Amino acid sequence: MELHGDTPARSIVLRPPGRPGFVIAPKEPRASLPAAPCQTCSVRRLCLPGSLDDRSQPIFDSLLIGRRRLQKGQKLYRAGEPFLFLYAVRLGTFKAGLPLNDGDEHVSAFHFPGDIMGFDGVADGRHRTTATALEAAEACAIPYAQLMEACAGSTELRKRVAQLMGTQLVREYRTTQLVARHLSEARVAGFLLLVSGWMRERGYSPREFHLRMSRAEIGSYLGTSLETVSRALSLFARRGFILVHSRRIELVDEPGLQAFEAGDHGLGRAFSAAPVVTA
Amino acid sequence: MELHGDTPARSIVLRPPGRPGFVIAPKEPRASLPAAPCQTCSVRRLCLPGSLDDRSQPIFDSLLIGRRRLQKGQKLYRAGEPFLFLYAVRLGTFKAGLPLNDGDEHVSAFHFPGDIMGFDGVADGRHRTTATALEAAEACAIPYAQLMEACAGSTELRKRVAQLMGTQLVREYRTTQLVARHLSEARVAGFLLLVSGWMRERGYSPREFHLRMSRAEIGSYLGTSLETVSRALSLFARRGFILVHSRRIELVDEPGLQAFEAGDHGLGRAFSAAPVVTA
DNA sequence: CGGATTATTGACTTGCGTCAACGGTGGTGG
DNA sequence: CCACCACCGTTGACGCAAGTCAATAATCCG
Repeated sequence: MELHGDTPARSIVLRPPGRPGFVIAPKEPRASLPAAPCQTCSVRRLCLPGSLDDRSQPIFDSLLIGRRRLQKGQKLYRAGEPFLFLYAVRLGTFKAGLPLNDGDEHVSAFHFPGDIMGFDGVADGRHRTTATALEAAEACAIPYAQLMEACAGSTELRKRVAQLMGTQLVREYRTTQLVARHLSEARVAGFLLLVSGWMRERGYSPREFHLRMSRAEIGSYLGTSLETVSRALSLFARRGFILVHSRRIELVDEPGLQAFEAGDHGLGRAFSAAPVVTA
Repeated sequence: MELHGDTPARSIVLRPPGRPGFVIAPKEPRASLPAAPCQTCSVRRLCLPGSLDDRSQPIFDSLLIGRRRLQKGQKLYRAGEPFLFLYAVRLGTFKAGLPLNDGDEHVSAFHFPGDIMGFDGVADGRHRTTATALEAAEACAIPYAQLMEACAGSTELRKRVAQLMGTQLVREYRTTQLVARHLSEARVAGFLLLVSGWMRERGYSPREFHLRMSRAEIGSYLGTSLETVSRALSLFARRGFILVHSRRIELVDEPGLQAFEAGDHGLGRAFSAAPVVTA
């Protein structure tokens, strides 16, 4: 499950092994930022600034203390570390993993540009998940304490922060609902539709996209084995609902997938055009 | 799945069918409250007031606009309704259900005294879940807009609200992790331990408790059938890990359950005292 | 181009969902 | 207060879905 760890540490690490160039937690600042860093950001709409007005935006700008650039496999923070920063994903994809007793991790969420990561630390001041980059990525660090301070002065900002946490919570509800589905095909179909929606929200094609995560990570997220994920994808492809080229996915018949998600096996639906053999 | 609905409505209801005595959403006030209603509340610690100081508590007190008393099966709010209030559970148990396409619902959370319900509406101003009382219950209504206003003036309050949302989020992560476990016995064992923890937090006995929810509701929550839940409970009882009398549960061998949660089938563990026959 | 990682597919086995019947519990009304 | 009834929980039988093990194939690295 641990793929490209930048350190061999597996279990909960309260303080990451000291590697001077790569200190992770307490003092975050790295590359300094332009005066109004969000202005030119392509995912501004989705990110924390969202619809902040001209009064609130500068308040927020002053909080951004740096960006972090990560290679595939590097970690933004680890479960157990003190929670000091929220991170706005600027580029790339992340997974959030909840540690399991046996040293493995359960992938509990994926994060895309515009997402805010780190809310899992708000509860008690320690991160509960480990955030790992699935590809080259970039994230903006937002010091949480200062953000909360700034919330005193801006109704807009206050609303926005609450809204983002609420969104995370609802997303998680939906995830659980997906994982709770009985048939694994329904889970995989739902996952594809979920990813498609995330792509749409970000202005990418919802029909054709590149999965940044491995089958094993999808399986962990969905509560199935990686083989089952693979089989489900093959099945959908055979039925003509999708095209699969390794991690590149094209949705050909979205309603067909929706039928699968509903547990209909894609059979007997008016909109499922494929020949359909139960085999 | 719908057990004791107070109205026959099943799918998303934007405005509950008009029943003068039972209007649910927009104007909530009911029984008027004493001047400092939280002061004598037995679950104050866990609830929103938590550790609010003498300056912030009155601010919060002034927000509480009423309590609602519910019978078993009645609903606090429904998915799709406008989100105007958070609710603090004062008494009783609730389930939060996410509607499924087919009219059924997926139980996404259980709520106990001290819990704040309704955060699912923060994202976009509409409730995403339906909150149903599992027994006679009582909840305090907190107008969300006013709460957010009040947050401008109190750092304490701001922190507390964020903390509570964060706690909900982490809880949901844990739920998903539980549901994602492969073996259903691990899920049921984990559920019992979860409930035990909730009981402990509230000062009830963590060893002996009464499940307020049906096997079907547990099954929905865990993503298994009600029969499987029942079978798992019977198995644990046969192994001597628990005593089951319908909904009354006694944990006899907690480590044994933990082994099950870890997927060890309770076998070969030093602390599992039972005879253990694989049958 | 070569080695390592990741994905696919098959065969086997088991977990568990479904259907069905029975038994217990709790609530209601006579 | 007891009897009835509806609901809920338990248990068994059966068949399918999917987890596991294993071998091959494709892809991504350097």
